[in-house]
Amino acid sequence: MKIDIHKVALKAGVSIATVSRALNNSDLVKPDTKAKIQKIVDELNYIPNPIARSLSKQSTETIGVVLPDLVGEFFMDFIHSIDEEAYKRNWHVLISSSHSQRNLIETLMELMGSGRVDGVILMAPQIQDGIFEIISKSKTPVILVNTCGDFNGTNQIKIDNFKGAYDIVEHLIKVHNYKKIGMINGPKGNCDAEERFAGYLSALKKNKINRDPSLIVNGGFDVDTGCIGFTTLMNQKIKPDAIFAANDMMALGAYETAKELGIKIPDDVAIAGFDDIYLSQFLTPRLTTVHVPIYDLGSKAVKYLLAAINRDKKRQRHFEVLPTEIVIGSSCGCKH
Amino acid sequence: MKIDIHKVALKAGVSIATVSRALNNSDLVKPDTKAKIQKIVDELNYIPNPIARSLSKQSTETIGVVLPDLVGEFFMDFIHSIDEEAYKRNWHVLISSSHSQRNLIETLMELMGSGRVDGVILMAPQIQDGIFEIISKSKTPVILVNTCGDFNGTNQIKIDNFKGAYDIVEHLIKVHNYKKIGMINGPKGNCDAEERFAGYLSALKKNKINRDPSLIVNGGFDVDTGCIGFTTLMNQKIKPDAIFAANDMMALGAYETAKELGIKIPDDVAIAGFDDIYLSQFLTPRLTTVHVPIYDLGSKAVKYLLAAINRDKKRQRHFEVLPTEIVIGSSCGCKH
DNA sequence: AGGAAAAATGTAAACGTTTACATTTAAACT
DNA sequence: AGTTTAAATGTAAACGTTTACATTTTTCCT
Repeated sequence: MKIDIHKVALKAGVSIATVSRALNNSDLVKPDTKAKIQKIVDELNYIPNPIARSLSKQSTETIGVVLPDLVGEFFMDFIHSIDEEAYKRNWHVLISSSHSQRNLIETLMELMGSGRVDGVILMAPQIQDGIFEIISKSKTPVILVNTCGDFNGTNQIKIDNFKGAYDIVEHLIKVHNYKKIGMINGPKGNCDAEERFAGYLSALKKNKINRDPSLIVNGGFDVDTGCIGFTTLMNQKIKPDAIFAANDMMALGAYETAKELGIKIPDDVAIAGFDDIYLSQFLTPRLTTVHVPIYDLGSKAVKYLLAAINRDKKRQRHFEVLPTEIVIGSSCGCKH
Repeated sequence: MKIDIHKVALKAGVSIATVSRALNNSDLVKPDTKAKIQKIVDELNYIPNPIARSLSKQSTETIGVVLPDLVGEFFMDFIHSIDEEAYKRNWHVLISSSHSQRNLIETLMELMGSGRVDGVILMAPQIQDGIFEIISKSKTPVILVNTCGDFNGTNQIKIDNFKGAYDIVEHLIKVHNYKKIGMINGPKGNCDAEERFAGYLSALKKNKINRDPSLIVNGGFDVDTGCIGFTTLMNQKIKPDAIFAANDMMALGAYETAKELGIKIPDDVAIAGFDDIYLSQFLTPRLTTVHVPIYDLGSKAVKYLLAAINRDKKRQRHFEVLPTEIVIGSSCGCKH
């Protein structure tokens, strides 16, 4: 038999209001009665129905997480950190990866309009036009993670793609004296990709190296396009002496292809990546890359989102860029 | 202004019951009115409140996923497949990784007792005493993923650890003629680990190789214990000619250590793993391992769970063991 | 046309809480 | 003791749906 608050009230000889108050730790209820009620609650093994509670309180204590269609350990860490942070506060996490671009908007709207969650963490490096409008119209607080640009008024948290790319390219230039630095770019329209590319260009400029269009190829952030990009670059008349891949997956593709073609890293060509995915430390030679504080990203996203949910009116906006840090391996030519 | 079913009803000139029925596609409502209502709904951008709906229908259309404290891409694929399968049916996914063993029970109970979800997928390779009791007492359907043993009456789905381990060890024996096959075991009490170990022993026995306790060391399914295990094994008077690591992470540890110690794989010692994690295909030499159909595991778990939720009474139990398959790399001594 | 049967709609009671407001009980004054 | 005030409890109305049951409207007979 399902037990509800009425049963508890009956057995405790009080009204349901008192039971409710006791369980919500209101100081309106006398310690004695509180104890008495608690005893009955334990006895009956009563758990208040969160759905009813949500309906009544108009809040679910749940945050929604919308992820892009990509998969990878990267996201697992992200989710894990979100979950952990939420758990500390007794909140719940509803996840939904969007299974396509079209779907992202739908997913988002459904989630925000519905009252199923009190706030949303939206990871969308490839933001679409409609999205910003949806967000700014909605009552539901949202925090944008790794989105390009500065959407006035919305909470955002992202990583410093520009600086990471700049630093690693400058490392290639200053420490190793490479002059012909190729780049395998990320997908068009992807914000992380664009910022990393900008960092690359800026480092070249600052160090008075002319940008050579033939040294820049497009990729899609996956292994395959890394292979293709690498092949393209190495088949040109002017071969690069170093290649910066916009993420580790593509760097991985470069490794694979290099192995096939008998090209030695870093002797024939140096390689650098971005993300510092778990795998990269196990490559031979260890990949030089840029570390991304993914764990921080998740836990801060939760903190800021909850803050936004609680503040409600006092709209104090959060905008933060988390620092990235280069990780020196041997793929750039450094020893050990 | 928040719009609810009453507003829609008012504007459409019908009662809320009719609106509700129209939206639930009941055939009790005349096509004309259905259309009229739909128009108003679109106009007002009305989204029925799922919380209220859940309360009324006593069902949330949400499944809970409880994961162990581990992280890794392995789980990301699992979650992704669950999410995808759920999404197809317009269901939602609430995840919570338990952050400790103690916590697993709490998490589970909270989730099951609360009505926040209609069913739970519990991934628990290291099942505790209390859990089975909780599950069998509860009304909420549960499907156990990768749990040891056969808990009578509960839905279970798992992978064929035994066969996978047996096959790969037999490969080492029959194809490569190794006689001294060491094993780096998984954590004590972990079901996957135990079954893999059993597969190892069985393969030895079947092929008339005596079990040598000095060739068996314990590990914890992580890289570090893989390193330690490998070192231990290779420092004995009788060195193994092949090592079966109970998962790829530990195999990875073995690779790392081998590199440090200048031991050549597979020439000095062959290595085999289990799981076929993404990373393993990029190791040099490519790791010989056992592929686990993680994607299937997730989507079938959802299917069976939903079936259980819908059937409700007609308790027809699901118990399935998904086949595993060995993946031949070069780490066992095979060419290419 | 008149009545029965079928189809469509409406009314109101769930679902299980929280909480504003009303009421009772206890404490603290004179 | 009799007021006034504060503390504790109770009553009932939300929260936004669904759905059993009651009622109205339409369709189909003869």
